[in-house]
Amino acid sequence: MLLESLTPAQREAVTHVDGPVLILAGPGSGKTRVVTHRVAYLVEQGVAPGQILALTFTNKAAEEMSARVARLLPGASVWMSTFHRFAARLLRDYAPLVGLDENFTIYDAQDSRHVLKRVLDELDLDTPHVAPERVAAAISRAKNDLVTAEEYAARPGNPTGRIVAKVYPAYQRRLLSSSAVDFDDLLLHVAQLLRNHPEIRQTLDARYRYIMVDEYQDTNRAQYVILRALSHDYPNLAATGDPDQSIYGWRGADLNNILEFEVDFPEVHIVRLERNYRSTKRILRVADALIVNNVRRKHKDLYTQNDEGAPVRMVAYRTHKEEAESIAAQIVHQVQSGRRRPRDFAVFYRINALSRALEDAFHEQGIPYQIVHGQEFYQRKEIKDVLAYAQLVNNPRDDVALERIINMPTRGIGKKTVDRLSDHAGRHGLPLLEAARQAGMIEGLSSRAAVSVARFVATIDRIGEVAHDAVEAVLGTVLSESGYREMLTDSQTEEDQNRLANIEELLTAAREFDTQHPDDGTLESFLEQVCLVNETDDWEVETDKVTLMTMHAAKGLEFPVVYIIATEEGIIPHERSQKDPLQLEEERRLLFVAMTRSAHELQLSRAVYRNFRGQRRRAIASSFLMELPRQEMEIVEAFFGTTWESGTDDYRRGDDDRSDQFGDGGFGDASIDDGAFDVDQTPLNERTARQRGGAGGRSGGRTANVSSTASTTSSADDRARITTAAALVDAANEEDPPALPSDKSRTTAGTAGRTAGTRATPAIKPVPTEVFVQGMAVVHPEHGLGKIVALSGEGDRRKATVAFVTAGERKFVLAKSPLRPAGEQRH
DNA sequence: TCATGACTAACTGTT
DNA sequence: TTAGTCATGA
Repeated sequence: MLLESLTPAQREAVTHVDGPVLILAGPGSGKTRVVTHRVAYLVEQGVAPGQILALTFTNKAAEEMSARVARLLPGASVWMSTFHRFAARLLRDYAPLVGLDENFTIYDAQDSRHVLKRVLDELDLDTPHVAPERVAAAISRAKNDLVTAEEYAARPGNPTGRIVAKVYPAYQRRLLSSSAVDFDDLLLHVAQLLRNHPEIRQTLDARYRYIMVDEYQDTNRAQYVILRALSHDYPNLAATGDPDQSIYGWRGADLNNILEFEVDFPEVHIVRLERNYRSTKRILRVADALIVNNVRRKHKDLYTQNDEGAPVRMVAYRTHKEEAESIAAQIVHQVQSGRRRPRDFAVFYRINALSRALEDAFHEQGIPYQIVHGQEFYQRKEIKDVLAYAQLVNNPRDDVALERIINMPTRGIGKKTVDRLSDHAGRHGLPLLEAARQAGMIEGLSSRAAVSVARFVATIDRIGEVAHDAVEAVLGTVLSESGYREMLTDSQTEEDQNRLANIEELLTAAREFDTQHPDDGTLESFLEQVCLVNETDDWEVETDKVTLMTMHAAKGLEFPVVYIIATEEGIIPHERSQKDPLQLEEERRLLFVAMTRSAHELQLSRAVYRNFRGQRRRAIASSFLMELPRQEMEIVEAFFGTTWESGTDDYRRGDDDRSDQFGDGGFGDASIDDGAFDVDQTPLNERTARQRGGAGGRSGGRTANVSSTASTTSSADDRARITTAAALVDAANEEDPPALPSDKSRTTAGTAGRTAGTRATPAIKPVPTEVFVQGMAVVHPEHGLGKIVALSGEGDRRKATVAFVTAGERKFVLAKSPLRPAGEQRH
């Protein structure tokens, strides 16, 4: 019955139990279905769930699969995770073998950049300015290719290579001495571990007898080696992939891994899934017309028995703002008409920076949305600061964490002082924290500085005392002991208030973690989780919101309606990929991936003017657009016959623009006709135009003055309709509070719903436990005035540590305590 | 020796 | 737009 719902080809893939299998799966061919069903099938056939390992590239994919497997196999615990998370877990067990402590820290890109810069500074290279980016990329690439620091040093190549050969080993030494790894190290260390310790390899190979890899075309050398090592004695490797969807070449993904699978596993069984169950015929034909332009590919026939469908829309807007507003308006319209729900829509873009205009437009029109952003939340300064305290406590050798927080909030410990500490540490081979302990003995350090440093060390030690408490309590202690909370509460700026809200959110995340891991919830595992998430963890399939994300993040997903914005030269294909034909092909694949996410409707759009680095610049249609079959498409120029009033417009900046754009008094063909668009005016976007016209004064002189000549009727009516629609969207969403971001410095859209309710409930007894928040002033009938230092637990079991002015620190079970907030809570 | 404010250069994608 | 650097004043 498990197999009933599958097609013959899918069934073939699912029921292939022993021996290697390669599943070549085109977009929309039911690949995820195959993987999840295969897991279920294996278990049904008697394979222990613990022997199955499913690896993906993104957390999102891993979660999606877990969820689906859980539906097929309630209760079974199959390990599904990203490569990196899997590697991190393994490394915890074998850390000493690769020169790390068990409690090693995982540095994110920012942290490792910091280390790299320090190394570059210290090495005193003769070349004055090497772009750290460049070096970082080279090191990362080397690691992905499994070239170690020593090996790299042995064979310097180009000029950058020469520098890298010096820097890489120093960088690596530094990481190890901090007992830290960067993302690439996770894979590198594991690959080496498996290579150098045959007995471990054997154990793990036997433990993970059935391995499944998703997106095999995106594996790099390190991942490949890990997979091979774990599939030696038990070569039950099931790889799924599609060469046409390889979009991570820049990260070392090696297409040969999939193209040569048959060479690596001669006895491989190959299954092809070429029938598409997702998209309309039209969408598929358009996408196919694009991808056939790639030279480096194996021909594949995609077909579908779905409907013909609507033509793919190709729209040229005047500005990025109109693009965003039009998309928002279209969504509102469709939701309002009852045809679709917000969750049916997705908007994809090549680079994250392009999301802003969309956010503004969605916000304005009251459309609930979620942004799937790489790491946003955990990259915020305040979050990283707070976590750095925890990291330092967890791993006292973590120099990056120490440098980050030693003067945050400011304690009068400046650069000079840190340099001296660093010197001392270097000379004696100590971690910075150890050096700081000896501050009193370091010459050249003023006594004032020494006192500050000693105070800092004491702070860390106090936090260290509670390191084994619940994570939320640890973070709470960080906030109060470090003075971080005080610093923010003292400040009146809105920015700092937002930071506080974000920190509150972090505490909520910690609380959730504590609840989920009542026994095994160590600080260390929390930090690991936090380091390896990207925000996609908060991408909830279930909620009813429009999804905004990069094309890369879109891989593996599908939506009824897809908008792809900014199909402009330099954006997609990205300017840095234009020169290299191979990279250009990857860009084409990327667009192909984006297009094939869509089931029913697809719109590609571009803007003639787009803000770029704060400046407005002209954009040319992407060359990819010219490869698309126009007979399958509806070509729209959403210019509404508007004209520009010369003199008031703002588009005139930018030196090379002047010549061609205003001669015709509007946006005639001369300035934009690049062959990709017909002049075919469709009032697709009338309402938006009017709305913009109506609100024209809003942005003051920065916006061009637009007078609409074509669409002048019933704008009031339309606006009313839009408002109503927005209200409907809100109403539809009521049970699930819409996470409408309030402004730019909001907490992230995806997580806003999680924010603790700090504003509820005036104090009537009994005081609900959620009223109490970190740092709050409280009154106790006996002990008097105090302040909440730390919180942990949930519901009735929620506990608070309170520091009283006179009575010292005490712990309470909130539900049973007579504590109440001090003074009236405003808000 | 630090903190602060002005200035400048950079900005792909993911773990 | 923003993070990071630099110069200046306390």
